[in-house]
Amino acid sequence: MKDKIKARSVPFSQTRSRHASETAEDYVEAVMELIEEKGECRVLDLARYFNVSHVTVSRIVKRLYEEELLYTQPYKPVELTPKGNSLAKKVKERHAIVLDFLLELGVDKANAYIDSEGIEHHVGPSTLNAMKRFLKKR
Amino acid sequence: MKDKIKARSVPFSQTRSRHASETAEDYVEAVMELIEEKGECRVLDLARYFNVSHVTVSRIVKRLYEEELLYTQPYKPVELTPKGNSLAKKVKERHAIVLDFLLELGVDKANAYIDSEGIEHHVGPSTLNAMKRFLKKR
DNA sequence: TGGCAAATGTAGCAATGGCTACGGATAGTG
DNA sequence: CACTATCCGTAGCCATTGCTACATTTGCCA
Repeated sequence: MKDKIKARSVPFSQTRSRHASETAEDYVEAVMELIEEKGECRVLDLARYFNVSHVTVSRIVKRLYEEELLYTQPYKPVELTPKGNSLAKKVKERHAIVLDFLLELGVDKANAYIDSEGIEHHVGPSTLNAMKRFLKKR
Repeated sequence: MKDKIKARSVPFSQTRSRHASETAEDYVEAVMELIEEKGECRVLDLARYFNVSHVTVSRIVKRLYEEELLYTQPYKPVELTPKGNSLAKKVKERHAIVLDFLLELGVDKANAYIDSEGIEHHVGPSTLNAMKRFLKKR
């Protein structure tokens, strides 16, 4: 007979598409921040932001354009569509909460910044609420 | 003049290699768990565990074999090398701490399980220590 | 032992995200 | 207006992680 393998409750939901979503979140968040900081967001701004080549950015921007998260035209700045704007707001909020949470937990600034970048994508609504409750109690 | 773009403190450290490391961590952890649960770990066990095809597992196992994390022979079970064993222990410990932490924070079991899977890879030593301190205070 | 079912492996395709090299567009400046 | 520097796009390469389809190996049972 063969033992059933404890299948994951849910996770490991196709690594590739999960990563693609994370990229989308990172990009809309970056676009929003860059526009706030300097008025517009160019491909090269994103390349410097993420420390990748402009080619990589260009391809990803094209994909997110097709997903209607970003709007852009050749040689023009990158902008957020309404859909992208709403996602960006959500992501920025979540990111800020995770960062505050780590700081309040006692993590030093440098590490809190770094870890919050990675962690934010994996914080579901339930965990996010728990973090909010924790922050309120202080 | 042109504004300097606030380059990320460090993160976004080449997404591809980062993802490859996460995969390695997930796999050695899974191999250790499967061996504990049923005595041996086959390719198909991993495929069921991660909900992917056996082909995907087979290729990744080959890569991790080359990285000396796993040991295997054609049509034989997958085992951990000493290097893989030590990584697996580290990952399992970290995973357990993150899970306990989320539960203690008030996240329900189902979501704590799911989120801990994603979060664990992004918890640096500093954040891990903060979580340990939090757990001790309870 | 023969044969079949299950487990693995291999071939080959797609999507994503890295890269370099090269060429075209834009914009600022003399 | 023309030039040049910067910005951006395209071509084409690699690695990783998905997949289906097909081939091979193993192991068990009649």
